[in-house]
Amino acid sequence: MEQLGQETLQHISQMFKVLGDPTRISILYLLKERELSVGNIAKELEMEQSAVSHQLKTLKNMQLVKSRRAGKTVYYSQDDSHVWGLLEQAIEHTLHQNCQP
Amino acid sequence: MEQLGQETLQHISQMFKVLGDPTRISILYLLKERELSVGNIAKELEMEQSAVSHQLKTLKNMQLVKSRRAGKTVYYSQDDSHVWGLLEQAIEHTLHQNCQP
DNA sequence: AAAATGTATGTTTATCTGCTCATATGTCCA
DNA sequence: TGGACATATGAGCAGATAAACATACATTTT
Repeated sequence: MEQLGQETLQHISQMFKVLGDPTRISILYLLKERELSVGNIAKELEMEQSAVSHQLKTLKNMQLVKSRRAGKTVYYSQDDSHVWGLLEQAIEHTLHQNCQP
Repeated sequence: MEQLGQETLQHISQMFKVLGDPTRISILYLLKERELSVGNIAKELEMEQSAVSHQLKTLKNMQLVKSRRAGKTVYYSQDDSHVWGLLEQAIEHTLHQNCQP
């Protein structure tokens, strides 16, 4: 791994910061296999539509999700398969932690 | 990847949250190869000793670093090699992003 | 024991975050 | 066009956070 530049550092920490929220991880998780409308995401997470919309905007800014409009409905889906490497690694990390005495 | 439990979700997002700060990433980066005293970390990062100590506490709570006292000096070092997978993956992710038009 | 050195901790402050509420925008249909 | 539905956006608030500052604690040295 090369020397950590200031820009890289900012970008990395920003990425982790976006992932550092249960709601956003849940949304990414929901969108792992399928696309979902904003309303359906809100229903699944039992959250306000507005709150979900705000978080989707954050995720879209980081290019982790993309959207597609079909009539009144907007469908969101995953836009970055790489991020799943991070998530899966974090999940494994967590599970391994739990095994320790 | 199995279903995401509430505890796992909390733990994962907490881990990402801890990594979601430039200062903490810098500290982890400094401790990648060698151990360093609190004062030396502060000097390297040009930060207050107090600020560094607070962040080290956070990192220690997540068991990402460990400490060893030698006289008046406390040396910190990496305590979780797994986290480097996450960091390296995030770095690669960032670098790949930059290549896109 | 007292001073000096290195670290930890408590408090305060400014800033950031995530949510809710209200409202605007966009789309379809009668 | 007007109303209904789906989503987006802006304002405001409560809670979280990172750093600065002052000070307490721990260790060595004199």
